[in-house]
Amino acid sequence: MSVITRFAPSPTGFLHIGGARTALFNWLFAKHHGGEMLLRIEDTDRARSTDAAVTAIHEGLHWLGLDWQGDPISQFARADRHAEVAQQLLAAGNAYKCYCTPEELAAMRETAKAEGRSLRYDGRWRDRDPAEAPSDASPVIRLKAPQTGATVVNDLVQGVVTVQNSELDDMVLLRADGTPTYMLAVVVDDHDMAVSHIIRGDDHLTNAIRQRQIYDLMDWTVPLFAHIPLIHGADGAKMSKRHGALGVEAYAEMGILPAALRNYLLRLGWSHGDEEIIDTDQAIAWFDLDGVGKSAARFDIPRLESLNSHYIRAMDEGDLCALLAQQLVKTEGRDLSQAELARLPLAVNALKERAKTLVELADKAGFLLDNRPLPMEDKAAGLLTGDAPALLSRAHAVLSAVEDWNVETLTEVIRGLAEAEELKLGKLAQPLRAALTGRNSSPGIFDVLYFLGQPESLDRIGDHMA
RNA sequence: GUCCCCAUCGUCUAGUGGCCUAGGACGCUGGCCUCUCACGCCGGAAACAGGGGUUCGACUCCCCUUGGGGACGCCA
Repeated sequence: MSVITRFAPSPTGFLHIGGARTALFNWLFAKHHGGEMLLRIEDTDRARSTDAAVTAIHEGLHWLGLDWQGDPISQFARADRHAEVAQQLLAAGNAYKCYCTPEELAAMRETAKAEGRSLRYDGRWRDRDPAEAPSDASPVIRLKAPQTGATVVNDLVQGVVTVQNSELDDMVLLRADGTPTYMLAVVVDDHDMAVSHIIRGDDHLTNAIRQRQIYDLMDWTVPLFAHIPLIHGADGAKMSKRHGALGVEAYAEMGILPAALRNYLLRLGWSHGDEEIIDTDQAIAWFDLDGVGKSAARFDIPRLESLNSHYIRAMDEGDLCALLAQQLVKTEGRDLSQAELARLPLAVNALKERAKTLVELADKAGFLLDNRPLPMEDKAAGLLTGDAPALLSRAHAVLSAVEDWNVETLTEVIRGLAEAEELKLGKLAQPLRAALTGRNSSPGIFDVLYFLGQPESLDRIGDHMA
């Protein structure tokens, strides 16, 4: 059997982190089995669906590096087909018309709640004579679900889940206005799209039971279900758009790399022994449903950042430079000069050891920009007091004499000066660092001199000489 | 409230009856390295929710309790 999975978000907002993981699992599973992932937009709720959200979902998936087969399918566009299936069910006696008003239904729930029963429809139109139908109201169509026995789903993650049919009511298939409900639409679409594996959040687990009833009554092959545990927020509650979930673009904004987010999301709820760093090719090779855990996971930013710093360090130098330049342009709000751009490749390797995110990387690269007089952090200013200015004058003198501006020479010269002054290197390096970067921490001081070049270095030192 | 699902360090997890005096990772923390900050290296604290069974033997199987989550819409 060929593997076909689908990612089916509703376009009511950005691609949030939970959806991103669901998409990733679907994508990985399909790739692993040589199958394909389809994209279906569940836009049957016309009031809440927006084109902007559809675009955001596409962009989110692209950013994450996930693709899908063919054109995205609009669920709304298939409404006629859904209605057709409902009519088929009706004709076969497996569905019926229900004329209950919303008020009636609400009252039903109230009494059910008061009596401590589950909140379901009592099936009052199930066997009622159609002749009793009010002429002025249009009915909804409900599934004539089995009332005895039990419905079972053998979930690939959660195992066998059984619910007594007496616990389930006759769900609405077609609304009074003739549009399909989600329950009907998913089943029809998944069937028509030949989806073999439905991988989704386990908030759908109980839905799967009800959906199975439709498959059975239509005599359709039931796809395999895999309900993956939800991602919870730091407080342990379900993450949703209304509750703490951020869109993937928020992580892009924080300077998270797609590769890092993929790795992080993968390890949230899935494992392969003690493996932690798993790149995408490896993930495709290893991913399967038996590695998926059953319990919910909490979202943990420090962990994501740790992975991110790994991927930043592992990244191709040129690519990282491009990202750094891009980030700097964003934070500075201006284009970079040729001189500034030229310093980036020199410094990027030293900088990336110190950054957990692209934002941090750009921040730590700030001293490479031409912005004299340098903004001075308090701690750096403290390093420029006392005899520091005098020391900087002597450093300026020896550095002016340097003819071959490279790390090796600079090391010799600066160490030589420290020795001549009978100072520990730190006593000289710290004032230099402050003058050169405006900060009390930076890459190695010989590197910093080298990155900046002779003229700029001398100018910066000059700004703080006695 | 009813139904369904879940339960190992703070967090993500390994563990599928003896290999567990429970392993790894993030975070926290002591130290080394050192021109600062990182990186790196060495070390530390930190968990099987509780109670019953089953078994020669339970983190692993069963039951109950507790805790957490989810679903109960003419939303998806």
